[in-house]
Amino acid sequence: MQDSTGTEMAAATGPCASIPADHMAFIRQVLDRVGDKWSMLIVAVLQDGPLRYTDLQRQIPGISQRMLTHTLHQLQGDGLVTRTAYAEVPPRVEYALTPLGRGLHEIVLQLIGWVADHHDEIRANRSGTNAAASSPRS
Amino acid sequence: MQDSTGTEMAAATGPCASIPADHMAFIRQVLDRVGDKWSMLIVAVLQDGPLRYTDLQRQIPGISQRMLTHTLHQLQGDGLVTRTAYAEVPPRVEYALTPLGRGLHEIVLQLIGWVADHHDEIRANRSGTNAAASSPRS
DNA sequence: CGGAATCCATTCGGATACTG
DNA sequence: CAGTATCCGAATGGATTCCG
Repeated sequence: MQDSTGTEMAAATGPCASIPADHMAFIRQVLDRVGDKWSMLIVAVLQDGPLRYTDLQRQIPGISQRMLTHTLHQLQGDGLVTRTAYAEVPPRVEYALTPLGRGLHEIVLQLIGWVADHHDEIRANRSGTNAAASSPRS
Repeated sequence: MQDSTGTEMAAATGPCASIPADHMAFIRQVLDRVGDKWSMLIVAVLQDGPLRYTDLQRQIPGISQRMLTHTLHQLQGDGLVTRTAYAEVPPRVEYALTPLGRGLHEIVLQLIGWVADHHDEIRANRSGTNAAASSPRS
């Protein structure tokens, strides 16, 4: 998918066409929801099917109940995951991706793929002091 | 190791591959960088070529100088954008995507595409009280 | 087991003012 | 123009405790 082969980016046909300011606002809203510390991780972990609350905790090391519950509620409110409670004892609750959530999941998958593909490259950049700035002229 | 009390994981015959915990940590790190309020937006806006500081401010309504500078520094540190200063008067500084940053940009593009494609669907979910939980039985 | 509630530290992020 | 610096409120997010 990523054909970063060659810079075929045209030289800005217009001064500032870029993104329709109409979408910009909504992109920000979605990013605000999904771009937090845990949402994408939960979506990613949910890929193989429904998971119970405690399973989610196990699969995502470092998350607290507060954040797990909170993020789950948000995702549920956005229609990305469903919550199904079984009136048993002991109680069992399962979370699963909605079709909409599965759509987002694909994006997340690609992000993960990209990270896995370039993680050493990024790490290299962080370590080495990048003295870039290619020959600026006055 | 606190194992699940009694509940045997027999059902996990294979589907629970999920994510290699090896990658999980790094995914979180990248998500922490890139998944903030502005990074992706900057990467998105930079798609058509280099932009100057004030142009970025104009293209991204609502961002403050503090956050623009801060995020730019982060992206630069991660090797996703380059900063080129021209010793002119008045001073001119241009920011552009690196090849690595362009790779991320493709992911962002897909996210934006997905948002544009489903934004009314998401909005509908937020408005309507989703009384989900499809008839759970014990 | 699956949460809700409270407490608290850290961070995010905007407004403003000042500099080269 | 392109930042830097400081102040401060708001939000994030972890630890702990308690409840159905």
